[in-house]
Amino acid sequence: MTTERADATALADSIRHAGLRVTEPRVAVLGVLENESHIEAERVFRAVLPLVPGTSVQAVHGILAAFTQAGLVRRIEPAHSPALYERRVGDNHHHVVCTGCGAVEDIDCTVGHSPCLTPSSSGGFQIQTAEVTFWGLCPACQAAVPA
Amino acid sequence: MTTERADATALADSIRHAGLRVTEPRVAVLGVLENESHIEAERVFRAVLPLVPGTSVQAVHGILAAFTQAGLVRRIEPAHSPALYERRVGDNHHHVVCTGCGAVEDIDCTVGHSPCLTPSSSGGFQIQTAEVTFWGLCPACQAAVPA
DNA sequence: TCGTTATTTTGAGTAATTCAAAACAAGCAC
DNA sequence: GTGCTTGTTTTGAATTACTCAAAATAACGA
Repeated sequence: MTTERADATALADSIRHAGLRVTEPRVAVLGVLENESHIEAERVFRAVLPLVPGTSVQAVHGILAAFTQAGLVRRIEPAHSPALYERRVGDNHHHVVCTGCGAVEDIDCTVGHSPCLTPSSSGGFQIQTAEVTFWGLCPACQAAVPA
Repeated sequence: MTTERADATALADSIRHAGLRVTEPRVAVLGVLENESHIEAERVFRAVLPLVPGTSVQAVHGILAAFTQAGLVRRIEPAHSPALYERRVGDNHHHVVCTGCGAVEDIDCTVGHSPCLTPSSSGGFQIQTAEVTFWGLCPACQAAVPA
């Protein structure tokens, strides 16, 4: 089966097309991001290390920063949590964060057009984007803390 | 003029009514927060230090944490910035952050009811609150980077 | 005024990241 | 294929923004 090979090639292509050089750690990082919807740098590092021994945490931070800048991944920073990286990019989706366990899920916010993204008064700001974070309890935490 | 005195008394009352003991550093911190709409702990510390010599940064953090928990102030954590504290509390307002200089302004979000706060699919989460952060250019930065 | 308990100081430690210099390697030119 | 240039990564250190804990101190009800 050439599946793994093909995957690596596809990842490499994504990286190349973003205008970045293809390196082992970069392919590994992007691979990890494909498998985890929202993941922090530290966990990316721990997942990459066995795949590409010798990789440093700093490199992972650098790679994630490069990917973010190149638009390959998106970085979100929910309060009380280190930055999370996600592969889903290019659409304007939002997030729910569990106040119990910190779990994060994507939210396709607001049916139809986005009324919420037009503040009633922008205070003279020229608004570029809006970011919505919902806070609540995930199913598991709802079960754990009943009523 | 008893203005300053009266102010201090009012601040002390707010603190007491929140169920907290009134201390010099606490009154000073709350006073600083009354004058700055969005301010970070470090700047609170620098503003308080001359008013109450000997105050420690840790104390300021502790005070802000106590105030936040008591509902006297609200803590926000915009990406790429340390936590900011604001006195305006009890209403569900949102924020614009300048992508140029980091300036923050309040936004009274969404005219009428809040359609934006109802995600189309909540992924099973029991949603408690929604937080909207707008990103854009403040008037000053618009002028500095024309077109 | 006293005593209890909250608060602050003092001193140290941590998490998440950033910076910088040197070693290394991708990928284009030849 | 080989070499070169320039982008990446390693290595080692530093920084920012807090948090933790023990001892000293001070608020405020009794």
